[in-house]
Amino acid sequence: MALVETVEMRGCAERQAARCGVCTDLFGSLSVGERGELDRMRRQSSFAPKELVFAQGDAATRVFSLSKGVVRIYKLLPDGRRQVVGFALAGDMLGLTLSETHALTSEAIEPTVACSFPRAAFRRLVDGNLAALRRMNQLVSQDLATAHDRMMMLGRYSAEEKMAAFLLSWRARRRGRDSGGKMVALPMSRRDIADYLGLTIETVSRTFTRLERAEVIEIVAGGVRIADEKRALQLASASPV
Amino acid sequence: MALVETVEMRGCAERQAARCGVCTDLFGSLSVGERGELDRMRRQSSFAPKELVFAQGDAATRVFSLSKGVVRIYKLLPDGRRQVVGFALAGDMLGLTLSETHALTSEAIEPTVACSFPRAAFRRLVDGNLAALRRMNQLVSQDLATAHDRMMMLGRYSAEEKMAAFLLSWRARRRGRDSGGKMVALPMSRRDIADYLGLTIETVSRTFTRLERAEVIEIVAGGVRIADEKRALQLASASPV
DNA sequence: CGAACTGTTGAAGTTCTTCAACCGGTGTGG
DNA sequence: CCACACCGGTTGAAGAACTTCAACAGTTCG
Repeated sequence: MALVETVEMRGCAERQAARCGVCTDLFGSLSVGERGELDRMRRQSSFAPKELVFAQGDAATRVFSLSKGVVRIYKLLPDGRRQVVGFALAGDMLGLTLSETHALTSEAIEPTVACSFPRAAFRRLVDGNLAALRRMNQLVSQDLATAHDRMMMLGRYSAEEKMAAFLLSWRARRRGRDSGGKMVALPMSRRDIADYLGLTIETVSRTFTRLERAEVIEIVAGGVRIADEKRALQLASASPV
Repeated sequence: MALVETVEMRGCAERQAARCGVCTDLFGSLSVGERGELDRMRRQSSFAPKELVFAQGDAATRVFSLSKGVVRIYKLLPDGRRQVVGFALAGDMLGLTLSETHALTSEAIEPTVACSFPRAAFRRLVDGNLAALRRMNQLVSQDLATAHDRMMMLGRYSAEEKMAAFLLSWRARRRGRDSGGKMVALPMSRRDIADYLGLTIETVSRTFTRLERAEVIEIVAGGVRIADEKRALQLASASPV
C-alpha cells in the first residue's frame, strides 16, 4: 500500500516535473514529502503576449517555471530606455531572486504557460536540500557566464557581429523546437532585438537587410534562414579581420 | 585537551578567515575538521602588477581569495579586443567557476596578495555543506544582479553616464579603504576603464576632461575627486533629461 | 474604412572612433 | 650622465558607425 502510494506520488511528481521544465532537476532531489508539499502550492498560469509575469519593483512573491512560450526579461530606466537582459523559454525559471523585490521585468512575448510556487516556500525547500542547492548554483553560475559573454557583445561587438551572435545563440537555444535546421524563428519584435543588443530598431532592420544582401541570411516571415553558416559564425565569434 | 585543541583550531581558522576576506562567511559554516583540511591545502601567493592570476583557457585548478590589491577580470577576443568584466578587491573570490577551464582572465593591477585552495577540494567541501552552499548562492546571485546592471550600462548609457556610474560604483566598493570621502583612487589605467565601459581610451580621457570642465569631478594624481555629488548621481542613474 | 502598429528605407545629425601628434615621466644602454 | 625609446595620458582633426527624424508600406484590428 505504502509502496503503491509512493509510486503514485513519484508518478505525480514526475508528471509535474515534466510540465515544469527545469524544475525537473530540482524536484529530483526533493523527498517525496517535499514534492507533495510543493505540489500543493503549485499554481498554473497563462500569459497572453505583452502580459507581465512580474515587474521591476514588485514584491517577489512567486517563482515561475516556464512550460511553454517565450518571455522577455528586461530593465527599465526612468526615462524609458530599456535593456533586454535575456529571453526565457520553456524549461527556464523566472523570479529566482534573493532580494524581496524584482530587479527585472518579465513579460510574455508569445502565449506562455508557467507554473509557479510561493518564493518563500520554494527557497525554504531548496535551501534545506544539498542536491537542489548544488543544481541551483549550477543554474546561476551558468547565467553569470552567459552574462559575461553578453557584456563582451554589448561592449565590443559591432552591429553586424551582435546580430550574428544573437541569431546563432538564439538558434542554439531553440534547437529541436524549430522546424528546419537553418530556419530561425524570431517571435520577438525588432524593438526587443534592438534593446537586447544595445541598438536602435532602425539599425537592427538595416543590419538585417545588409546581412541579407551579403547572402549571410534570408529574411522570411516570422524569422530568418541562415544561408551562410560559416560567415555567420565568423561574425559571431568576431574572428580577426 | 581536546577542547584546547579545538579552541586552537578555531583560533587558527579565524585568523585564516580574516586573511581570506569573504572566505570568512564560507569558513564559518565548515566544521573544525573541514577547516583544518582546507587550511592544510591553503597557499598564499603574491602577484606583481600585470601578473596573471589565471588566464582564459587555463585549467581551473585553484580558487583564490584576495586579501590585498586590485585585479582586473576580462575576456579577450582572438583579434585582441577586450572586455573588462569587473575589478576584484580584497575580500573577493576569483576562479569560482564550475567548468574545468577558466572563461576569464584575472590579472593584478596593484601588488596583490591572495590565498588559494585546490578548486576540487574547495568545491567538495562547499558542495557538502548547506550553509556554505547558501552563501555561495548569495555571492553568485549578487554577481548576476550587478551583471544585469552592467548590461544596461554597456547597452544604453552614454559615455558620460558610463563614466559617472563607474566612478560612483567604484567609490562605493572602496568605501572605507580610501582616505577622504570625495576622493576616488583609480589604480587602473585608462585602457582598463575603456575596456570596462565599452569605450576607447580617447573617449575616456575626453569625457574625464569634459566632466572636469563641467565641474562634476576634479582630476588629481592617482584618481579623481567628485566635486558635484548630485550631478554625478544624476548622470549615473540616467534620470530623465 | 481608418487607426494603430510593426518594419523598412532615406537623409541628416551626433556620438564615438580612428589616426596622429604631443607631453611628461621612467627606464635604459651607450 | 644624458640621449633615446617607451609608456600612459591628453588633445585635435577627420572619419565611421550608429542614431535621429521622417516618410512610407504592409498588417491587424476595431
